[in-house]
Amino acid sequence: MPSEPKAALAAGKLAEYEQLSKIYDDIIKQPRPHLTVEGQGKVLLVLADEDRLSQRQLANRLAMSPQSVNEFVYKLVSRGLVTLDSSPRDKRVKLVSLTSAGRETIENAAREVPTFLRALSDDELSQLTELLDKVTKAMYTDIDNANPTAGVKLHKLFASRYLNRFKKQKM
Amino acid sequence: MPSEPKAALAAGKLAEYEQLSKIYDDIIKQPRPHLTVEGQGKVLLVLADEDRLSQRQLANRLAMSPQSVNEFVYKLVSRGLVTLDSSPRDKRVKLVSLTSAGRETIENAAREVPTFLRALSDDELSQLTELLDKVTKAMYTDIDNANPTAGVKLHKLFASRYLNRFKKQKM
DNA sequence: TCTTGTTAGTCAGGGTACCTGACTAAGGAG
DNA sequence: CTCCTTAGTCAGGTACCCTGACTAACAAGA
Repeated sequence: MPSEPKAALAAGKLAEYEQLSKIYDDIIKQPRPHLTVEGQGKVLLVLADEDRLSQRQLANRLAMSPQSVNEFVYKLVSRGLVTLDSSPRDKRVKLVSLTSAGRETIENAAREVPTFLRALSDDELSQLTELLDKVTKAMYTDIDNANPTAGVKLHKLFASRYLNRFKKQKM
Repeated sequence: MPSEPKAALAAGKLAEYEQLSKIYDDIIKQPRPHLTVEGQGKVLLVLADEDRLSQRQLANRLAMSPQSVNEFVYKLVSRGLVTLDSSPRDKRVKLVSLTSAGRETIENAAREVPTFLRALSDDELSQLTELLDKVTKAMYTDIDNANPTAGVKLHKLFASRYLNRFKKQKM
């Protein structure tokens, strides 16, 4: 395997990017209401894809414990971004739905493409997308092999989110 | 700007990668002692680059509050990965040094290149590195423009870390 | 030399993202 | 009408971060 150094360099850059993206939002996007891609933000993201889900369904789609989902849902309720109403069919389940404010929040967040991507040309953007696609695919198979139950649940989450936008813009 | 959809796709893939990498380590790397790239792990990373730093210097290099650094340092002390001894020159400062166990920990962590990168060929790895380099450079300039005081401190952190490894392997 | 201002570290307390364990209320199967 | 499962929830815990307030040490000026 002569590819070690190159892989190490790529790994370093990937780590650097991850690190930077954490502080980037805090420093740069002060004006715009940015949606974090974790916790409450993840819940909103799933709901944008499919509304009126039970907390259990959310937990499954997010590969997260139901207790955590519960916590995030109630925080979102208190922020007025989602509502809870019990299902008529099953009194145990409480359906989570986006409010118009919640829907607006995700729309705004999805609309904003990080400015630092302006450094790349169209060709480079396509290249990057393709490379990351290979990387994430490899990650999914690794995850699936290690733990078949946990994987794949959030697979379509981001892809579908951004693909939806793409389709909408084309029409 | 006709590049919007392509940028959006790339942004989506980037978000997907970030999301996955969070859960990837938890699921996959159970056997190996993985070093997280945050909190205590960040501190170790800086110390690997330059040992015997004051907590203040660590805070500066990590663009983090001194209180947080203090917390992580003491956690590392209790794990036996670093030691504290007061500077002879200035009784206020306590120098943080890696123990041999600490050094071993980072060496092991740095040695391991994520397996999902095996999905890429050497050429693709170089491409990815180059593209991410452009992206991170753009992020650094954004950060610098928005807040000249905070930026650039961790700039060399990851790069130097992995470049060092690269150089060592070449010799 | 004594005061004044700065600096390094630290304590207290707070916020968010998670987690496990234990419990209740409702549903379903026999 | 039991018995088991399921959806939600409460309690409590960990890690990563932050701000505010305080002490001890240092450094500079009167």
